[in-house]
Amino acid sequence: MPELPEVEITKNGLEMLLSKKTITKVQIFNPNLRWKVDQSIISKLDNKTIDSFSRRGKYILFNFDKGHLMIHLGMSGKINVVDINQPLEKHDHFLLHFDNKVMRFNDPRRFGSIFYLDRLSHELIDKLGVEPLEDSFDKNYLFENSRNKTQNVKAFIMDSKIVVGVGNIYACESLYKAGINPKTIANKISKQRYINLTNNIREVLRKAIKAGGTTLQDFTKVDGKPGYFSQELAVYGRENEKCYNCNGKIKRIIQNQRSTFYCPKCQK
DNA sequence: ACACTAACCTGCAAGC
DNA sequence: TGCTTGCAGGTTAGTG
Repeated sequence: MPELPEVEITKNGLEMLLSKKTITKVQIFNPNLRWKVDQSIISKLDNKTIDSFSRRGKYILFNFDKGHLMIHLGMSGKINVVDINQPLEKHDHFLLHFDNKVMRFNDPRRFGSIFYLDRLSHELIDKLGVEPLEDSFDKNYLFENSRNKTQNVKAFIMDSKIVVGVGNIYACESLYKAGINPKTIANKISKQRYINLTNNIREVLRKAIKAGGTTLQDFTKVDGKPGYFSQELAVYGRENEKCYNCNGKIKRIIQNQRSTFYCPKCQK
C-alpha cells in the first residue's frame, strides 16, 4: 500500500519514538520477504544506537554511527512500535527491541524488504530518480525527461528512475487534478501541462502527508492508527461514482497491469 | 535502450 | 456453506 506519504509518515513516527535509542535484541520470525533477510543482520544491529531516520523514495533508512538499516514496506507492509510484552500479531516478521518498546515489521504479502548497508549505497537506491518534494523536481524536469518516452504518462510518472514515491493512488489523483488523460503518451504532453502536473503531484503528496496517509487495508501509522487521506481521494477506488467536478462517471481501466481511475470528461 | 509482462505472496469480497 | 475468481498502496527480472 505504502506510497511516499505513508513511508514519510512511518519514518517520522519512528524518528519521534526511536531516535537515539539502542537496540537490545533483534528477532527474525520469517526471513522470506521479497529478498531473504540475511541472518547476519542480527549481530550487525545488536547493541547499535539509532542516530537518525531518513527516507529515499519508498525506502526507510535507520542511520547508525556506522551503517544503515534499509526497510521497504512493499505492498502491504507496516511498522508499529508497541510496549514490550504485547502479543505478536500474524505476519510480524521482524522485531527490534528497545528498553521499553518493540518495533514490529508486519507484512502479510511479504513484498517488503530489509537490508543492512555498510555505507549509503545499494543497487536498489543508487539509480533512483529525484525526490518529488525536493527542489530537484523542478518545473522543467518532467517535460525534459519525457521527450523520448513513448509510454503512457501514468507509467512515466510512476517510474522510480524518473521520480520516486508516486504510486498507483497518487498517480491517478495527480493526473485527475492536472486534467490529463492517463493514456496520453508521455512525449505528447506540453511543457505547460507538465508544469501543472508537477505542481499537482507535489500538492497531492503534501496533503496526503498532512492527513496521515491513505489507509485502504493494511497501512497504519507507527501508533497503529489509520491515515485519513482516503476520504479525500477524488478518483481512486471510485469506479462508476460521480466526478466531483462534472458529475460524470469515473472510469476504471487497466494500464500496465494496474487499475487506473479517471474522469474521461475532465481528463483530456 | 525502452516498454511491456510475469512473478513474487496473502487476504478479502463478490459471484455462483 | 463452500469454491472460484479477481483484485489489492510495489518493483524486479526477463522478454521482445
